Amino acid sequence: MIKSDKARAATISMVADDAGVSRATVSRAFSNPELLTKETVEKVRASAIRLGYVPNQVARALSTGRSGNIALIVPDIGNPFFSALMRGAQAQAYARGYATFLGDSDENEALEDLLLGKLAAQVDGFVLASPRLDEQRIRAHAALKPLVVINRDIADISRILVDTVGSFTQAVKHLVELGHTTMAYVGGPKASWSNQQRAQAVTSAAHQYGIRLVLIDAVRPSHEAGRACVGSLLSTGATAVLAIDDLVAQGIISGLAALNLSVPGDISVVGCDNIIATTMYPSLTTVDAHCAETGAKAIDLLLQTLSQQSQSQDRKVINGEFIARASTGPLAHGEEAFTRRSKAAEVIEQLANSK
Amino acid sequence: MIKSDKARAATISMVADDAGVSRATVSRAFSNPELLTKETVEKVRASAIRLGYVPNQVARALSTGRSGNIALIVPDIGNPFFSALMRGAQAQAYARGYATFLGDSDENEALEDLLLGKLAAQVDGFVLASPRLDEQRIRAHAALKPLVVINRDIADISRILVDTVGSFTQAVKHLVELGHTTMAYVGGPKASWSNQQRAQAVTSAAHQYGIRLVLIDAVRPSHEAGRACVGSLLSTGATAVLAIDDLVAQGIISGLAALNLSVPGDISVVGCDNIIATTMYPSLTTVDAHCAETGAKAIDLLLQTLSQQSQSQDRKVINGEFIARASTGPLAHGEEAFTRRSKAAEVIEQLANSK
DNA sequence: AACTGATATGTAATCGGTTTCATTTACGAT
DNA sequence: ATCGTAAATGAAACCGATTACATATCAGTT
Repeated sequence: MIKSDKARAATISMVADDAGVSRATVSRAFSNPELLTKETVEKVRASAIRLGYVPNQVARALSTGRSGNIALIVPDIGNPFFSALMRGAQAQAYARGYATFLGDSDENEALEDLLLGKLAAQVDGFVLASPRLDEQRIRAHAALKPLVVINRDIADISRILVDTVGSFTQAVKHLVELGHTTMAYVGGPKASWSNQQRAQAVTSAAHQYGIRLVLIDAVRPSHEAGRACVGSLLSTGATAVLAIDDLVAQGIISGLAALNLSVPGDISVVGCDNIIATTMYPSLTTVDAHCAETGAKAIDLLLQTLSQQSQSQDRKVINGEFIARASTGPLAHGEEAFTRRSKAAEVIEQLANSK
Repeated sequence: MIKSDKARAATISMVADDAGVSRATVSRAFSNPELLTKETVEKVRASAIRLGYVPNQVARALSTGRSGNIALIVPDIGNPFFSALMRGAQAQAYARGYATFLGDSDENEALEDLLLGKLAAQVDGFVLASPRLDEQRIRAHAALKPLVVINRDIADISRILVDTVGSFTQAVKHLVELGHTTMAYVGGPKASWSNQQRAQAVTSAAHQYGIRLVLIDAVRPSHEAGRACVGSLLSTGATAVLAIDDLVAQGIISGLAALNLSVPGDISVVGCDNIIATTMYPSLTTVDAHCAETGAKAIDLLLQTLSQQSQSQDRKVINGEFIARASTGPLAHGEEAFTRRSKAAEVIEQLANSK
């Protein structure tokens, strides 16, 4: 057995010797203190502190079959929606005594599958955020380890869903009331449940209000993707756009700014998640997805599943919340605005022709 | 010992019995097959497959002291600098066969210490990003487990530093050339090495160019903190401000916008990290800190330390890169600008008095 | 035929905890 | 005084691997 030249960490035996008790007593002082007298617990704790003893999770895991770890798998750490979610989840897991493995699937289905497999042995359960993986594979993993899915509605699997149907419907209504009659929805990954849900909500709301709607795809939900789709967006003639998330919305706004178009004067923009919305200028009309809360709730749900022997499956819904801010408004009229728009249209056309 | 209702996994003993060999032989068939005859390995492998045996990582870790895991500890997952760094680190760790624990210390020194202690047994090493912990404690942890520090210059500890001295000096020069003679530096956490380094760079550059400099503290590097310090910032009379990072810079810009002040017309702003800089309007003059690369390099350094028995300590420096964009420029003159500024000054004064 | 060294495998200790079961002690009831 | 019972603690088995050491086998030397 090769041991490094590092000083060895204090073990339960060292504490037992120091405190003059058996290893069993030390163990109980930490995991079942109510079995011991206050004095003994105190004595053991004091020795532990003196020696810098921390119970070894690996040994504990081997002995109990519980690792005290959970894994959190997200499609993109860099996306602030997921950072916020991770933050909420990690904090909650820590508060409940669990450590968190982090997996970034990079929006990649196969990588997601691999991560799930690799980590399975070391964790008590998984939280799988906005999985791109197909249902069958998710079911297979869920059969081996408790697993909670975020933003994917799979029967028989514990899941937590941020419902944005109502909020997106409300957003469309808001835009209609501002006088918009042609809108666009800029979507994200096909496999994203949230995307499907939002696209559908917008579509049926558009139908309901009798307005024209165009669907556009941004593939990956990012600032760049949002920026990149401004051309096709403008060519639709839409005066208002709903984006799958705040990042895409921000990209769209910056793409518009580059064409010297103003928000909301020339075009209104709605985002989703409320994660960078207040830091933007103009502040973004969006849907609050309660990201951190969602992360924390997912952990709660997972730990609840863990503590019960029976594997109940649960379906929790968190409702999004529409928040109107400064990025939506009535179309600006007047000569100045008109000039601005025709200039932008010209540029777009040139770009389209040069391809 | 409570076992879940999930199927129990096959163990080494079951395989040994099935194959008619000892447990040691089974172990060797997986970790040192060259010690056995081809026939034995074949026989054991066949039994393993028949029983669905996979070596238990936890037991292996306890026995060998190697877990195949590393931990990444950051002060704030929500800060995009750290998300970017995590993304780089996690990807690199995965590529080298390691799984990653994530710890968020929430800018809290004690929590950082706890996380380090709690995870120590489960990981082969740590990457500690921008630690707020005091040197002595960091040394104590490093004595137990290989540890690489990011952005903290501690002798005898492997570290990777993003050097921004040159870039901040260059930034000051850039501002001087634009005609600014009074500047402010808005700093972050006291314990942050990057903050100290940047403050010092700016201070000495200011000296060198003979301009007036005021230091302001934002405590936590966040959009809100940046926004909150706009009042004290303006009362200094500075016409250019360098922020500890992009978030604070963004907060400052949005605080200025709220006072109807324009960037760079009324005040120039420089950030650091280049993480949200291109998504902002105006695009932010900043220092590229090569975040993802820094994360990946930290992992490389850690794994290199792990593979060598001798614990060499290394000090790697990544140079920041000054990038001038649209948030810096000469002071706008003319009546309009003058009115704007005096109005803002009035508001500030009112706020100060009402306190 | 005895010896040597290499090769293949088994035995058992070990990693650092948890937990079952046994033992000791104290105390109130009979 | 004796018994029963509960509370506090210890002894030792156990979790599932790895590995130092011991042993057995076999080919090649002398």
